[in-house]
Amino acid sequence: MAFENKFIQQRIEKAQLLKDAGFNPYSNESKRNTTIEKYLNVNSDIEDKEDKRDENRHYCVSGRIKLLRIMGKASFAKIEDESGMLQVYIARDNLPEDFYNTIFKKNIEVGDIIEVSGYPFVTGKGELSLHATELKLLTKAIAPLPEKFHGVTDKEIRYRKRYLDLIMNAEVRKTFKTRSKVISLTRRFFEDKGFLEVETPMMHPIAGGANAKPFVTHHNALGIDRFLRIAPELYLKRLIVGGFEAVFEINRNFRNEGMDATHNPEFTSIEFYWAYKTYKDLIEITKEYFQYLFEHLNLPSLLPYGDMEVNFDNFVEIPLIESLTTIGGVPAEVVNDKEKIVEFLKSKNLTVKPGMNLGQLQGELFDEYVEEKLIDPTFITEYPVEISPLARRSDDNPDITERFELFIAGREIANAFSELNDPVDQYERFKGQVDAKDAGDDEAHEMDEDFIDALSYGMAPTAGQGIGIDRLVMLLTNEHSIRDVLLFPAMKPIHNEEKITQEEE
RNA sequence: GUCUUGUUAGCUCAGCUGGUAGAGCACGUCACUUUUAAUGAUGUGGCCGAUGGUUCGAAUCCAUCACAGGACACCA
Repeated sequence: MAFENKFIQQRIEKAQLLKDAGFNPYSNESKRNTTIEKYLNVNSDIEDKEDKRDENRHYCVSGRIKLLRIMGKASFAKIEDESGMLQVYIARDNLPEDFYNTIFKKNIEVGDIIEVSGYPFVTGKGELSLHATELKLLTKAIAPLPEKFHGVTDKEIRYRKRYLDLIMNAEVRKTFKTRSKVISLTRRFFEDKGFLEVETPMMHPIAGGANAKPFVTHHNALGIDRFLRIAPELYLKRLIVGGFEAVFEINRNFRNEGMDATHNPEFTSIEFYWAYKTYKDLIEITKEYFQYLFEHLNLPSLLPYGDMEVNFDNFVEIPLIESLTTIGGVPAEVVNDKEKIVEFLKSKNLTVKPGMNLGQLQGELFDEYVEEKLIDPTFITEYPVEISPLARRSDDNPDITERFELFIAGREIANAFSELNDPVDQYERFKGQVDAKDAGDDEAHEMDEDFIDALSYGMAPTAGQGIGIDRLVMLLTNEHSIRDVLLFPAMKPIHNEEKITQEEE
């Protein structure tokens, strides 16, 4: 039953008392004429005045009451709007007869949203405040706020009731503002470079463009299943075929896989595709992109992340095979020999799936021995062709691709390559994926004949890249769980025992 | 998916090897016209996550379930 909590009952009664006294507890007649931040800025000169006040100035601010100190015939309240926090001084004798005692003291409390008019002054303790001459309730909060000092720290409550988390924790609001800025800066960066923002389908007939298990939904009108997209790649490349030369999309992908500190079933990425460029150009634009972000977010190039320090003046570039020996410490005679890698991994008590090819085994070695050691931004290049089904082969060595992944603070941030535009090679690689799928790899690609068809018309030489926005934001805000950079992270529904019993009866 | 830790008042947390609940904040009442987590006095508030079991007796021990955190696996 809703509203059964005794505190809520008590506050509903207060709202009723206000109505009875002729005060609308949910008034929408707001006269606010400034924000708290502006108020504090504009009136910062008050403390230099002789009597530390200016009764000729008049402002009206609104906000939620976060703290309330009632001291007999006068009170202090801290109210907060999106821009900041302001102390308000409310004295009985400055308000209409009886309003202070019967309305304010009895029926207005922490959590309520009020509007206060008055003039600026500085208190004896030196805090610029607002001296109230008028006070009005805008919204009665019938649920009490969490404890004023500790706030709400329970992660389950914070994620399920993000609004409460946002009310109580200013640093959480800051993180999400930074997230918003990152997305907006990203958009501006690519637009300024002449990229065209596009939207491609979220529901795909074939889930392609990545190795992942898709969510399935059903389209009744057509009587067919649809897959929520796992990546926009194949559609964006169709647009390059169509003649757009630089496109990007910032949007959600969906993967039906496990959840943990770095994985949410829906996550945001930017993918961009750039005709007549190669992965080498992508390395350059990536460096430029980070520089742009750091400049506009005012971040230090020596960025702290947990107990690490990431040096963004030190971008490193190293081929994957080389990284296995120089960074991973894997013996040189092992890294290019399938049997020796299997032997090596087994000797380290690591499980090796049967039937893995050389490229996959090298990928295993990389994940096991190199990835977590890549703290400063590192472009790992020259990926084996077996684990890069959509990337162009190197002209010098058909076993490797013109690809890189960017790692920062031990985590993959971006994946990029010169795109495979040979339709026959792409067809063969899809077939290889289909064989892998038939052999039990349920994350292997499916054959996408329509995409082959598109490539058949000719896709200009193109380079494309994907950047995980959530992980990027984690890095830039020093957050260590993806849930802390998602406003509403995926949560299991709360099991309602009562409801279930009723349904069973 | 596996392992592990947790779940006690609206919130933050105590509660020892079993004897049916405590604090602070919040809330109610009273006092207080410059406070800073205001203060002082006083009071209300709980099916101890759910269901079973062991026991004379369970917040406490055991089992199952639910949800969450962390780690691992898979992946981005």
